[in-house]
Amino acid sequence: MDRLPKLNSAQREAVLTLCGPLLVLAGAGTGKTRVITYRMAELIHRGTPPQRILSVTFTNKAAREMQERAARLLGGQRQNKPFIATFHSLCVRILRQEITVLGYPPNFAIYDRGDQESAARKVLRDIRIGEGAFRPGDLLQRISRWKMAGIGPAHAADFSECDLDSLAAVAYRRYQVSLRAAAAVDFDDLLLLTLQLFREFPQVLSRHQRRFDSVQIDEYQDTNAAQFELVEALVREHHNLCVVGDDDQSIYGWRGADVAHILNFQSYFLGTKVVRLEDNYRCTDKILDVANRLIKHNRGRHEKQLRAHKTTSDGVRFLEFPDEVAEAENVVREINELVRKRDTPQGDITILFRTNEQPRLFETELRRAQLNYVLLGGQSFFDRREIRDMLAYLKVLAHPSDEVSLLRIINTPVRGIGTTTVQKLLHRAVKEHRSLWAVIPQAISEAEISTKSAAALNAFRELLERYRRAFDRTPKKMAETLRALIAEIDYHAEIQKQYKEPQQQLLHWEMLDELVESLERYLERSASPSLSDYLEESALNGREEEADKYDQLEHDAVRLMTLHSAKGLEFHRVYMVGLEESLLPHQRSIDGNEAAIAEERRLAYVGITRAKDHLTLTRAASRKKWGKRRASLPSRFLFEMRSDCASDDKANDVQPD
DNA sequence: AAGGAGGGTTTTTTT
DNA sequence: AACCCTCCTT
Repeated sequence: MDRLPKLNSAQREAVLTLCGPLLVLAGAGTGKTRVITYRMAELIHRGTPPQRILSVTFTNKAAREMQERAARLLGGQRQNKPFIATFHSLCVRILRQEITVLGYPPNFAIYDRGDQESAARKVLRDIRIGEGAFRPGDLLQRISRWKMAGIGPAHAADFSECDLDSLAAVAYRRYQVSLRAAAAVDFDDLLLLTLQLFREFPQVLSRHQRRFDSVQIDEYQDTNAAQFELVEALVREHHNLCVVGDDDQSIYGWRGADVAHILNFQSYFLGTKVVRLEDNYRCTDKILDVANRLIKHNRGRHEKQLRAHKTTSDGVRFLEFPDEVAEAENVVREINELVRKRDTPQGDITILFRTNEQPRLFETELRRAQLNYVLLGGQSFFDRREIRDMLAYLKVLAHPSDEVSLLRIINTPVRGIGTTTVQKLLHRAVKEHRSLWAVIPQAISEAEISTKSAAALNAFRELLERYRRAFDRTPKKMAETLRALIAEIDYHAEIQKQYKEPQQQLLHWEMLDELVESLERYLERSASPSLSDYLEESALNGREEEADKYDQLEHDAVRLMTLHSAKGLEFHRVYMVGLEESLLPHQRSIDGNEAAIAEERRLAYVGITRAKDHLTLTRAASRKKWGKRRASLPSRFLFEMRSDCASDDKANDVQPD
């Protein structure tokens, strides 16, 4: 019996190369996920215990999908499943087990982006860097770049190239100190601290090296230095490493991803076998033509010959509208006709865009046309003020030392604990080297604080302790407890105060309901639920709460998402909107170097190759930004993908102003 | 301590 | 246009 019925010869070769380093250069739509799942099945078939196989994916969603595929292929209920995880969830697992040697408690909190920003703000205030020199975002970006390069706070100064870098290096150290004091870890720390463990504690490393016989990495083109070092450490003893990726789809350079890792894989791992997947089963020939013509304008790539297996007479369309409103109106009008008159399922249609500011108009139009839609990514559910507030309550309950969250809620809703009181508490906390939370009782008893404030503080402390006990004692009833907490602090009134329009109030009130529902869903799927486990999950999953929503709609909804979040997905009908200079390529990249433009080009390439059957590219001749209307030029990529590419070199020199 | 007015800034992309 | 911070008044 043929165990690999659905595979072509290249895929087969990749699946059957089970020992030593393997590089699979897989173009868009060539079935790389299938290769990885079949490979796991083959490994198991040849006797590798499933739990000794590690597959790393880029997103939690991809991990879940792969788990499902693997389960299907391996015949449903297996006791030991292969370990399929993202880098971040893999690192969390390792850290929970090992982190005490680094001086953190095993139940460390994980700071999400909002928390990071608050922490960065505080550090900047403490350092009192000149006004305007740094914004929290700038600082975090620098810190993140160091962390992704595997550089710890102690060495950052050595890698500083300008005065701002040196300042950032100082801030980095303080930032790390404050995280540690809060027993918290940020997203990048998950990788960096694991790396530190592996570097400094050989016995820890070898413990984890012995766990896996075979390691596979998906989307390898988006690996950063820290991730590379982690992988290299894990497979050092056996080099049974299979990486799958496409250098033309590397779109995370700004996050430290380095295409060099996939380009130099063969020289790093000697004896690497290379397999190319060049049969594209996803896109029509017309779509693939456009994509190929565009990407040819990039230099220094693994040249590939993607072969289309689907032909059509339906060409790629290029549309132009006077402004962004007309763009949205027309695209949605067309979608409406497709859905109502030609029975196109709404779930077949996807609108892709570069920035998160773009979808608003499309949302308005879709609502007006009474079409279902799901906005994936964008302003995340978890970024909304009311959600952040309530999550901060949960975080303080789960991790009392979490200062960022405590500061957020100590006077929200207002309860008479003003800035003066908070300042006194902070001062004492610093002086006594203790956490803000721990310092409250003494501050009250030593009469440092006015009677009125002291009473408010006491009530606040009593409230939290009471709920902490409730969450601890009956974890199964966490959703009800949360509901009670929301009622007791009267967050309803807070929303009424915050938003004037009754409709807005309703909307935000519903958001809170959704939070409770998300907690309920967690309770359903978790065997031994706990508050901190829920918080960890929502930090790691982040925006994917929205994906859940999409599943609930049973796929019958138009999807809106950024080009970045479309990576790895495919859709029947794609509208790629806003193909204009300063949007795609984005202004920030135009101001940057050639490499930045090349990455934008790859981003456009990713967008185009998401489309299976129909692709429409649109642009607006003018666009409003910050309240001002400005003319916008067609994206240079439009010219590139439509040119016949007679002279590649010339095309590379084109620099429209 | 709270709330409101006014002013300045902001939007790249995300695990 | 949305958000945040700061300052001012109560």
